[in-house]
Amino acid sequence: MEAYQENAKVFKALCDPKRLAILEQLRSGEKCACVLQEPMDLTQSGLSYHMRILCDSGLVVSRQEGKWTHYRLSESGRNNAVKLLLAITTPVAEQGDRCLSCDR
Amino acid sequence: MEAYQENAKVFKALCDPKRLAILEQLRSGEKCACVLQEPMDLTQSGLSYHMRILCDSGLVVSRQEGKWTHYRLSESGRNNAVKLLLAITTPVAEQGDRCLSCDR
DNA sequence: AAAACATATCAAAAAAAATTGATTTGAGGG
DNA sequence: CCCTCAAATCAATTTTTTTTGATATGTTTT
Repeated sequence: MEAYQENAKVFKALCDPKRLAILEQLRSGEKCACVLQEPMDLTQSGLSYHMRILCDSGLVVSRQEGKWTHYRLSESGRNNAVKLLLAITTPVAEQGDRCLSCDR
Repeated sequence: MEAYQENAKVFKALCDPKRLAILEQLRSGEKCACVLQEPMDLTQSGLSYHMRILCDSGLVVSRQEGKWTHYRLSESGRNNAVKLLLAITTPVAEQGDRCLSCDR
């Protein structure tokens, strides 16, 4: 179950509406925390909490510049997520449509 | 925020370790509920709860056969999820690397 | 029609995640 | 240095999700 827990991390990052809204903002380019927070219903500490989850997932990377932190989408993070999604949801091989094990 | 909520649904399905374990079982072909439950640390009602979330997400489809319910991975569900993941995490266009808005 | 069975649903409890406000850390600027 | 500012962390609270046990629904078997 530990591997699943680890895999779940990327998707956990994606299953909160506020984090999806943050990602949408990042699609148009790198943004610093203060800019991200502005249009959103989030406190400073709330944004920081979500940014950490996004960074931990690998989907977002941060860059420090003086006292500002800038965030942007990570291409490799995206590719890994897609790979993982496919790995998890793609059948292993062509099989009969029917459940054979349950012949009771 | 409503659209994000709706999008989050697919990813919510993927962010629980037990549901990932269920998906893994389904990769090797259609299974009925009783078969899925067996190797997992889940009560009957617990499995039913998770199967509903997986089905609602579109990643899994179910087929009724007498008193048994059979579940399998959905190809279109998978494709939609990948499309959504890419849509959410891909930059809109090529832009400068730097955050221009935050020039304070 | 009654009994047995598979699964779904419900309500309550437990566990996990998100929010909030306060405090800390660390980088500049006077 | 001291002060200010951006962001991170912490502890307490609130909200959401998951689990559990009991009950309901619908199907097959006798």
